[in-house]
Amino acid sequence: MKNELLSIGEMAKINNISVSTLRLYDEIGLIKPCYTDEESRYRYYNIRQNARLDMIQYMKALGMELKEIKEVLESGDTKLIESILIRRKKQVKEQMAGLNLQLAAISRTIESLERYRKSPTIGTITIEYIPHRKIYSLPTTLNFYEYGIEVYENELKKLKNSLIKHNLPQIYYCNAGSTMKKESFLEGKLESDEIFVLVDDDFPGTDNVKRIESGMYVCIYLDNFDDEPEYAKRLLEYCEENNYKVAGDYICEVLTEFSVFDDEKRGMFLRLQVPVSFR
Amino acid sequence: MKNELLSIGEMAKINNISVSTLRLYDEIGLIKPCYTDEESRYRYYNIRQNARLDMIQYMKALGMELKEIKEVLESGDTKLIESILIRRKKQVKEQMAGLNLQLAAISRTIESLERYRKSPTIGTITIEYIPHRKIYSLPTTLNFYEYGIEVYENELKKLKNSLIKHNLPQIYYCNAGSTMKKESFLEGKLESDEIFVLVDDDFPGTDNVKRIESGMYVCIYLDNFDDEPEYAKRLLEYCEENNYKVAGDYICEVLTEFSVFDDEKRGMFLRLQVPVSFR
DNA sequence: CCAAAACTCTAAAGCAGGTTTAGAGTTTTT
DNA sequence: AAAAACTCTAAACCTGCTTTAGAGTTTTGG
Repeated sequence: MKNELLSIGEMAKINNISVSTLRLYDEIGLIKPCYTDEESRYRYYNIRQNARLDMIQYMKALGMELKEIKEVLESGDTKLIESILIRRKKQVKEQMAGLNLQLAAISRTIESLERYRKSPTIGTITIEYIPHRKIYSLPTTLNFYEYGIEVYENELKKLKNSLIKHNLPQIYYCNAGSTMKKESFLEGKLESDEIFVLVDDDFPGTDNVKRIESGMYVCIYLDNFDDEPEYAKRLLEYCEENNYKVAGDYICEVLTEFSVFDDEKRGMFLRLQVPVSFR
Repeated sequence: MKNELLSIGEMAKINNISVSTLRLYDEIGLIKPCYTDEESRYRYYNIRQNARLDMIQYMKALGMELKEIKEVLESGDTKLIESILIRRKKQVKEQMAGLNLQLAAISRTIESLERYRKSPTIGTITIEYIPHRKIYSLPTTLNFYEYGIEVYENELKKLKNSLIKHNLPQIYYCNAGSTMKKESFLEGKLESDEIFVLVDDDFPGTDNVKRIESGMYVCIYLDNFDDEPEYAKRLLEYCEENNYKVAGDYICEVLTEFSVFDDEKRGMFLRLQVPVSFR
């Protein structure tokens, strides 16, 4: 262990860093070799420089930017490190919160795709128990059944922008749906009432968040937005034929959406549903 | 709400995206305007294209890369989305684990800096209770007290590489320290025994992980690695003068390290300590 | 001592996922 | 018709590196 100089390769190896990274750090002035041969331009390091490199790597591991690290090393101000770290701490926490949401969304999406694969044939009518749900909703300003897809898209945009404006995670913008008043449904009129997205149970409560109660629902499955009127009619007929008493508002729920096949149409898998009561 | 075309600016606004991003997406073929004026090269979008853009933004929110999104949109294969999402899920979990470690390390560092500011003057001797600690340690192969800082740096590197080789988070590489056998200390000889880093209580247990018991320690503070021999001697003298019985191995602990002022020397704040027993 | 192998040099380009800018042309508004 | 607002392309910039090309330097082995 002599007091000898280390070539850039040796320095890189003992510090688990790449040669090019060391060259980069030299260039930006983070850590300069203690000696550079003027002729060959070869860089030579001293083993004592490890201290500084360790510090750099540690700060990097804390998530600091190279620029910040440089600043800290140049100023030698521990207050500065502290303020950067406090900021960084907040950042990391936010990032973790975001990742948690992302994870949940990924899981939901995977489930949704699985559900799609196992889904009943189009037109199937079922009677199922649906657990309670929480939705973020907005009343529709125009009846999109009357005006067509452009208006529907417009209402969707409003919903999305409302989420964004309230600083709510946009990641919920998926699994949208719409509701229609029980009365409209029973009269066979199609009048949109609200448009919504499903949110987690622990979604922060605001004015627009409400709960849809659990219960038995009569449902019909379809895969095309355009078919909704026809299938809603069938759903109503089925309820009437079987004497099911409609107990609440009608819901059109998007179970899976994959606008992947077509450039312009929403490829969907939908479940129309009405809660029913058994006397 | 006519069936009219949207300029790129309008499209951007209603989708909370920037104009340049839309141009980028056009360029890489993610979403192309439904009509481009051949003369002016102006891009025009249809509101129905929102469906695709929503899908893109949703996939992006799930953390998918643009390349992956493009692939999925082009293949129209839901299986592909699923496999990407499953991979991504694992990735996110790893990322969160990393962020958790990072957060802990940031907090430790902030504490350490705070401690530095409140630290007693150099040479102060204290008798304090120190809670139990967990360390990842390696026996030293050479007595660095004898050979000097180059050997110390070398032992440190070995410790670091051992952490890396065992695939353990490098972020612990901070707050290093060394131990010396009680016997060496009592004889006034400086013989390094082990070199270590402090780890969390829930650090995965391996061969190199051990626990240092809690207890009363006699401590002396200093700020320079070179002064250790002298201060260790003072510590020993103090114990003898006051009839404290040394009850275990000597520890040299780095409380704060900030190699920020000097290019080559480790700027440190150290606490030398020996456990003592009161008959 | 010389050739080959191993290493190092600089400069520039590439990655992701955009953003920014410059300079020119086009629509829309007044 | 002029002014304001918008849009176009092409290229540069951002971070934190990595990769490549092509040339030069040290070390190793025989």
